[in-house]
Amino acid sequence: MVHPADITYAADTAQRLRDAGLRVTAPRLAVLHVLAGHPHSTAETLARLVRGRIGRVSTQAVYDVLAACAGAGLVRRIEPAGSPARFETRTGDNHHHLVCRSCGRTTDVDCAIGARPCLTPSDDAGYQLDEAEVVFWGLCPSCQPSRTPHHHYDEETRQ
Amino acid sequence: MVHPADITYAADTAQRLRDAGLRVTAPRLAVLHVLAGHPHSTAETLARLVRGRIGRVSTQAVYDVLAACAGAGLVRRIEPAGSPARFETRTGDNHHHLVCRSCGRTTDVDCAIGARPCLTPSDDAGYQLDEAEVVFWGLCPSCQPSRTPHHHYDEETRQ
DNA sequence: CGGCCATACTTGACTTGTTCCAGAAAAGGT
DNA sequence: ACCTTTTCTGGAACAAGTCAAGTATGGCCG
Repeated sequence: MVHPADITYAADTAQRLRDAGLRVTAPRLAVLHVLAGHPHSTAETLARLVRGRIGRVSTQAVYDVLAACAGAGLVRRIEPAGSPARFETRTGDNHHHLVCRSCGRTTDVDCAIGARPCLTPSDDAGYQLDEAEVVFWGLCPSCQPSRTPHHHYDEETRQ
Repeated sequence: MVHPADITYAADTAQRLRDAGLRVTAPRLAVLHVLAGHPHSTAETLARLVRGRIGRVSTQAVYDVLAACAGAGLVRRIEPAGSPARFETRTGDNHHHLVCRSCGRTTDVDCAIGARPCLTPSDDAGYQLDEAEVVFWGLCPSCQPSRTPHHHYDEETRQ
């Protein structure tokens, strides 16, 4: 059941881990792999998916992997209010998120103004800023009352 | 120890509670009062401050009060990543926050562009949006390495 | 190729922040 | 004053995440 593309992907991922100064281990490869296919997943969901791939992995290991990769800039951690932390592999492009108040579905959206312009509030109050996090709250197509759903929504990946 | 201004404030607060269709109770008045003086406080901090004012109040009551007032639009709940929920009485003006990565200090900042313009992402993906939440992450003046602190920072109120 | 050591993973207990529940108390309309 | 509805109390429960101690593993070095 190993697709050739998976091998390429794995080699690529391994290299990115090494470049980041991290050891290449089965849990790390697996977490990064499933995360690429299921962005905005929670640690718990990732743990379950990873176990489906490589068998027994402790929840703690998943947290450790995510923390290590987040520290190295390989994954980004987002924490929308009212939801456990979610993770994604898309980093460094300062993109933002649409979050559904009703079902929690999370969708990427490119930065409205372009390249890191959001980094300029009206008054920085002396803060040394490094990131602007933007979350647009609302109702996703499937959760709007008087509208028929247009997109399929996967409860698992919340996409 | 009751200052005349407090009575005025209390009467005003009571009226705002009634206008919102909520009953006027001592815990509610007290929570709203201390919250006005300590924005960005956590539920736990508020509970302690409220007890200092009116004596024994259960933690649960504080959560209930905050939930009721948040539902009525009297308080706003913010939940920065890595921190317990924080509350503020400034609502309805779509302002944003500067949050210090090091100490968690939170500072209000007016919406950069004006009146609710942030509500327009580059692509809304079919979402029906009602709020844009913006958090600027960085280091507050006191936490910047090669700088002397300019503002006093109260760990309690995080202001 | 084989051993060594820093790093990563496992296990299990523990914290923290928050919610649920059932019953007692109190607010406010009639 | 009374009654209904809402709120408050206290305690238990819960989910997400952290901590700590011991075991296993990756990758370098001889």
